Amino acid sequence: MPENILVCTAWPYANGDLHIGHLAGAYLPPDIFARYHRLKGNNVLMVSGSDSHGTPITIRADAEGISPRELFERYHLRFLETFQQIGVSYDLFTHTDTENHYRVAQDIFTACLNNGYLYRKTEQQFFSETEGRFLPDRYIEGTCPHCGYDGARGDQCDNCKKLLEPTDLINPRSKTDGSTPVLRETEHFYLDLPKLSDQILAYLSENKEHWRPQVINFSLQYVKDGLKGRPITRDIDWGIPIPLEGYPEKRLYVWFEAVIGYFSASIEWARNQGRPEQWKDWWYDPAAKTYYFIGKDNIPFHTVIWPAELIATGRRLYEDDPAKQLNLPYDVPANEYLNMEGKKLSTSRNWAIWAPDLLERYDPDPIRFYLTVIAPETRDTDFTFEDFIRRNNDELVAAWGNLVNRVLGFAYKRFDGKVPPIGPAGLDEADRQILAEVEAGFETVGDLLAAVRLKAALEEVMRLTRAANVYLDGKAPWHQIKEDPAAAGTSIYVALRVIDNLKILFAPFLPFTCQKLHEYLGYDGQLFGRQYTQTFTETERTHVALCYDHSQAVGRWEPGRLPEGQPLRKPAPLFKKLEPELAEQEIARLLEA
RNA sequence: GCUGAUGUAGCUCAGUCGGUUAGAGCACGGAACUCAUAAUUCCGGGGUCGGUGGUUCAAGUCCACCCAUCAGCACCA
Repeated sequence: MPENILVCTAWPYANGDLHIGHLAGAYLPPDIFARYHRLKGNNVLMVSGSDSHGTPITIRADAEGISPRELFERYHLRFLETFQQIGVSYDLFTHTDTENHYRVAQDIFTACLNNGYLYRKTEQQFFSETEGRFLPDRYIEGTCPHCGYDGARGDQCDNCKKLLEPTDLINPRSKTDGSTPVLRETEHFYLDLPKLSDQILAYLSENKEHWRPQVINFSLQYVKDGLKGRPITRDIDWGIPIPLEGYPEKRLYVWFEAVIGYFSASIEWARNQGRPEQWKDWWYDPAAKTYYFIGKDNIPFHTVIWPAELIATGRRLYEDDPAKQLNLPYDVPANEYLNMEGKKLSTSRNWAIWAPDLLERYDPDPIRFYLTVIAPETRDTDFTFEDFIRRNNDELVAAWGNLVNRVLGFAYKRFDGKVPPIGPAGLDEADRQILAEVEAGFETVGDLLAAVRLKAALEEVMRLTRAANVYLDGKAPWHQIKEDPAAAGTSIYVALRVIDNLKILFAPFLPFTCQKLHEYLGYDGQLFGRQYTQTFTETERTHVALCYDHSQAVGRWEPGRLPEGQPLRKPAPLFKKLEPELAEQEIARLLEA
């Protein structure tokens, strides 16, 4: 029976382009995972969207003299472009500025309030009279009381690294206009995490054997250290209003509402499908599995705070059956960080490879291949252009691209452009063995993918690819064809069957070139569905979203039955070799940028 | 500073419950082959498993301490 698999990915903050760290850590892994499950015939729902709220967006919009909405929409559209180019196949990639998301976030707030998991607290906060708004800690500067450094931020001193309260600062001033802020009283809503602590601990303590050790250890420690209430409202005007009378100037704090996007986007997707209740297949079916792909900096928000919000909501919303409960995260396969040329990626220091830029110069599949090979699954890893080029040339092209090219080229030239028939002698031991070995890959590779061990899964496919090269060298059809053309035909038939199966095993990782191979082998149809953007109109606002239609996809996670005599299409190499000199050029580009 | 993770071959990384002589790919050396993008295949060299100490018949694996790197430490999300 098909499983219901919900694939959630971190909501990219829409104030800048995506870089390779985002792709390797949070966007490519879930896409590979989702594509596998779709091939497997499971019901996949993959959702996310742009995080459009928060102070950094308002600050940057102010600096550019445009509205926050204009700013985030610019980057939102660029995300859509990037995801289409590299093939991150969201069923729905929306954003948090939709009316739907507003409503769902407000309903969750209300449920938390009614269930007694919110409380109010008044405190003193710095207010900028010139800007007419409260200032977040990190937008206040002043002199550090510990070391005397003048550029200390309200949350931490960059010089002595001590953590600060903004009221600790000597001569505090606004970072944006240098004015002196004044203290003013303000009341905020807090999520009562201490009250939820036992329930969160219970959730984290059962059936977590499949979680990555760093994720579960960190989360348990986080809770055991003692949770404190967290404010979930802020005094800004950009964001989701509080659904209560008397708080017109307050908005839901981003961290509270952004994670709700997983839920609201599922609801939006169902409505877009014209089946408004279908989201319940993933959220209320206790057998459904929900996965959250994020970077390590985001762990507590997905393993502690999002479950806390769901529990505080009573684990039930838009559902009358009291027996039903909203699913808490089944797995949170958080990744570590990807460094570049030995140094941490940094937007402010412009030490990053931006996805739109990289995709201008390289094909998507080699990028997907390399970013999977070096994916930071268990530790920080390093992207270098030298390594990218070498792995492209010496692994992807040499082992897989060349295998495809030599087999297809030989078949096309020597067997009249058709899949040759099995000769009268039938299949021998070597033929049967390589076929069986590669067919077994559907289980071994599939198990690794299902366990989110994507690097190990790709490695296993590469191992099978090497085995196929060994088979081919053992048979040497270029010799056989001189003595016994029918035997050569058998070998080439077997080799074609093998690459036909490898095509599916590689497809979650390399969807674009596997589609090409599918066509060279003489098949019609698309292995995967179609990605497209669509504009949706609600009552007042419209938004553009990335969508995916799997209904016409023909790819199946099972051994193929390549018909003898099937006409092939004229083959061409799937991949290009890259000049080693490119590495120096790329580094020069980085340094001058 | 506190909490957690990571450290294994030249490079990138696997190593399950403690169990034979520590693995893979790439790179490197030699050979075979020529269908293929000089790709492929076979053979080979290469490691004090970050350090010190401990537990054990047995430690890459468990424990303690130390060193290095990374993350979190609650108003960035």
